[in-house]
Amino acid sequence: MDRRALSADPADLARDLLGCVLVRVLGDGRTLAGRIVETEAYLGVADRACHSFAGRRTPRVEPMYAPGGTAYVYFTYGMHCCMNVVCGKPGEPVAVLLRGLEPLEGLDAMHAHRARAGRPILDDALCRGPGNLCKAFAIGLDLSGADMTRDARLWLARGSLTPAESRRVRATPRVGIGDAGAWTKRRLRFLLDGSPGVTRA
DNA sequence: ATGACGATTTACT
DNA sequence: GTAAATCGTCATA
Repeated sequence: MDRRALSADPADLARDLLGCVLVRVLGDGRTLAGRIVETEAYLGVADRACHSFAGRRTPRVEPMYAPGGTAYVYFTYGMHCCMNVVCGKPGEPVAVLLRGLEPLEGLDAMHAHRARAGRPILDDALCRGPGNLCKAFAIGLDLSGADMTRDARLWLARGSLTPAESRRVRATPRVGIGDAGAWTKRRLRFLLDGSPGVTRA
């Protein structure tokens, strides 16, 4: 997807990214791909749940101020990374968090990335959840700030929902944000109801 | 330098 | 349902 498409308003883009494909090319040339089925929009300086709330501009969030199509990856809970697609007008620190994918290509590598002692992981669960998605795709802090309209390691491909799927799109409040006042209730999470890649309660 | 806190996940009672 | 894991980041000093 190009700069123009990725410069849309976050709530619009969060909805429109459903059905699009996240593509990752590993260092060894292997390709991973997944279809986006769950997203959240973060609306910038006015949004209490957003990292750039009140104009906050630290080294971590700096990529949010970059042009649409920039990746913003952050580390949290001492063990997980989450990735966003920066969007909006130039300099506007808004973004869309990727929360769930349906694995399409490179399942072997995803399994290898997610592997841990104990139980096997179902294909459907490989990229379910923002932390799991990043783990499966080997997306770390090194990719924060990457320009996904140019970078050979990570980009977005256009995709669509079938008419039947479009009818299954839902909007709900965002997950995991603390008390963000009125922003807590805003329906800025978008998901394809029924998809195995969507997080459950 | 220090302390509190996560846009989470998993395991266990 | 509850709790633990685990550390980069940032505000405070």
